[in-house]
Amino acid sequence: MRKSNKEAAQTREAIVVAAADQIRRSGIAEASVADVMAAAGLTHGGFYRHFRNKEHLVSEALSAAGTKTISTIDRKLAEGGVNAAVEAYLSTSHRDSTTPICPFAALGTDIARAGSETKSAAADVLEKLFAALGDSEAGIDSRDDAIVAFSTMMGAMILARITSGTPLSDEILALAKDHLRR
Amino acid sequence: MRKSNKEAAQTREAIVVAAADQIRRSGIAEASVADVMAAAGLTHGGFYRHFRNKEHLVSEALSAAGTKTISTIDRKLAEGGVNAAVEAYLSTSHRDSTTPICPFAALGTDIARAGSETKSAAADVLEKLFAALGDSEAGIDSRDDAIVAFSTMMGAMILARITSGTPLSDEILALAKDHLRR
DNA sequence: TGTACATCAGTGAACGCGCGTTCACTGATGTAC
DNA sequence: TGTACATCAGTGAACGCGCGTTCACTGATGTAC
Repeated sequence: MRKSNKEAAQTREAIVVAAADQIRRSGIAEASVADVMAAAGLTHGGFYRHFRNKEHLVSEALSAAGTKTISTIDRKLAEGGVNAAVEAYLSTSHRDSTTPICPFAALGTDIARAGSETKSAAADVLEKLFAALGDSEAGIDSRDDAIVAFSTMMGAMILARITSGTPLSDEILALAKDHLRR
Repeated sequence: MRKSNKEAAQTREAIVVAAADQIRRSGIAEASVADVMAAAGLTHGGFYRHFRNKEHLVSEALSAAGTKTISTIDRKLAEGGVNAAVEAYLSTSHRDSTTPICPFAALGTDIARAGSETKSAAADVLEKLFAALGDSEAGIDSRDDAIVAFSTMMGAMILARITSGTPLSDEILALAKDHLRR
């Protein structure tokens, strides 16, 4: 039963969103094609009507998640400047959440080992993220400072997630926040 | 053909070393028990004479890799202070290497999703690493500063590995080095 | 606008493969006397 | 110290399972006239 072009486009979008959720929750290797398709309300067989292979989907899901993260950062910067963006990123709710999380804090080392398509998509997102965070109007003074600040934020969030449930975890977040506060 | 207790202990040690290499190279999920055993010169069947299950091995391999990383940091601190340790950690050779790499830069987000045994081993290593790096004699002034500095170092290394092969990668390393230099 | 046919989104069974783990077996090592 | 027996390190086949991917099939949608 063929679907209309519009419906097919919506299906494709739903698969990307489901994949962005699953990989951030479980990791790239652990998120199976069948699981993602089921989460999108489909069976796995139709997957290859939309994507060449799993990596094709992963790279699109990463771009989608990254774009959402950037727009969240943009919004926080506009609302409350650098401090608000840092507070939100290094919050315990960001640490304890499974899904609408920064894809680099969720998947950083997975991406570093992934295929070139995935790494290339991640590099594009990072360039945009650094530009957004380094926007001198509401953000950090320069792109250079933004790169270092994001390294600290992402690094601290990964360490906080590793130590989650111990006092050290909260300590890491608090120290990184203090360090980045203006 | 039973082996002597001494030989068995050496075998166990060899499995841990092989696992530490494989997981840092390929990731936790991607390093199979059979691959690790083959790398140690054994067949996979004997694995369970030494370890309860794969996670038991992973947590030991992580401790071993972490301990080695800490002793490297200690050596660099003694030789050339904080700058030498930072230079070594954020070097392109550390980024481009596959094996004797910091396990947190190689596996950070894998560990954050791993089982409690693995996370607990990682937390122990982190506490020791912060103590070593924050040693006020040769190291960073305080444990608190060491925690933030290590977040930046590890974060920058992960981002440099994601963008490896692009100009951005070298840029990230250089900026983080500048930021941390005394 | 209506018709005839080609396209293709989605289904569900099937594929080959590698995974973690188990097990019967071996024979050298460890141990109790 | 020597002997008899229990232990167990390591082997290699086998297990059930889930993976990414392929494929024949369906029928509604798209398109050429």
